[in-house]
Amino acid sequence: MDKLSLDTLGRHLQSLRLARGLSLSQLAAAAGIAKSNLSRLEAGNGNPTLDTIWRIAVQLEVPFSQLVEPVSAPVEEEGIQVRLIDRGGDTPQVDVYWMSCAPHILRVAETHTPGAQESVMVISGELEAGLEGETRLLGPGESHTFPADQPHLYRTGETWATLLVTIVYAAQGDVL
Amino acid sequence: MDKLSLDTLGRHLQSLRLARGLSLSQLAAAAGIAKSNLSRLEAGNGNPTLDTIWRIAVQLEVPFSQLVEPVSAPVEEEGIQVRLIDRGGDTPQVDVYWMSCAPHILRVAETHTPGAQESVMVISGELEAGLEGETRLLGPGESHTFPADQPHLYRTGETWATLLVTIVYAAQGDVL
DNA sequence: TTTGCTCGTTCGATATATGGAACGCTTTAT
DNA sequence: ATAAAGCGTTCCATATATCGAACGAGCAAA
Repeated sequence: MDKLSLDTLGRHLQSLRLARGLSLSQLAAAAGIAKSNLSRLEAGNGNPTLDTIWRIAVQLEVPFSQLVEPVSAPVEEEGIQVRLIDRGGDTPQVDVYWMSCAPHILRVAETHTPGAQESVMVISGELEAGLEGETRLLGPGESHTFPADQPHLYRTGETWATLLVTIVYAAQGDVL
Repeated sequence: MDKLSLDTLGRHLQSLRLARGLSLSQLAAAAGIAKSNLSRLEAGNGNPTLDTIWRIAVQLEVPFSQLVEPVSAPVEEEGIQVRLIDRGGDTPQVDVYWMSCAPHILRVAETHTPGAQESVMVISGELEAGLEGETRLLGPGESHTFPADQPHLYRTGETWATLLVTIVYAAQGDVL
């Protein structure tokens, strides 16, 4: 296995542990593993068992993929990057976009077909979005829905923001 | 570690392998592990090393959270296809999946981390989703949000359904 | 200072995950 | 029919992940 992955595992472990103010001994005890084991893992040596990873992940309260998979760094682009995820059929048509915004951008969206609704779900970072004058500040996991046929905007602050944008073209029913 | 998790790992492994038309021997050889090892893992016994899991995940071409975490498990029923769209960082972590369901499938999802919230946005088709006994019938552009740490289900009717599933792992803020 | 506590690391012993060679079974070819 | 090749499983030897104990360092209270 890639040695790099073990390194990242170690660094993730340590940073997550420190972020929670836990000592190595405390975490090891809480997880029910030997601290010698945890020590080696944080050092980047070792090749933990699923059982071990599981116990640690439970204690750190993270889905365990977070321990081993590299943090997705925002692509080095300027401005805004948009990707069409999927597009539904008719009645009503639904478009889903994945979107990544650099810090300090302001985007005033064009108006769409009358009756269209737009939903924004923030995946990571922070984003201000909504109708002009009625925007909301959204963090990860938060969402906002507004009419897409009126001028609306996206604005980022100090950080990158990744989000999903869903556009429903025929106004209908409840939307998120 | 939870024996249940090892079972699910085994079932995931086998279903993913079969879905790709690989024999156990082939996969083991391709991944560079002994087939005795893989055999034991699929049987639900054993406690694989991170190295082993990694090698298998690479060969199956799945982000390896798919092997162990419940949401993206097209296990028992075929006819469900799941793709990880994006994954946010910490505080809170947000996972976004694209999902396609065949007609007449019923999927009872396992529980995630306590406090997790799950949002379903239907892109096309129709889908019944929500907590057991509190499901809602959703059409294109409609969405539903419910706690993900309780048993919940997806059910399709006569048609295919395409949807987005967003999981927010740390309960926090409005998810309406 | 000394004592006592906790920290993270390192060491040897043990438990066990892995690899490799059998095995019996089924399928395909001769 | 027999042979040959592939399948998945089960055994044992070995590599190694884990454990528990001992260690030195840092810190606070006596």
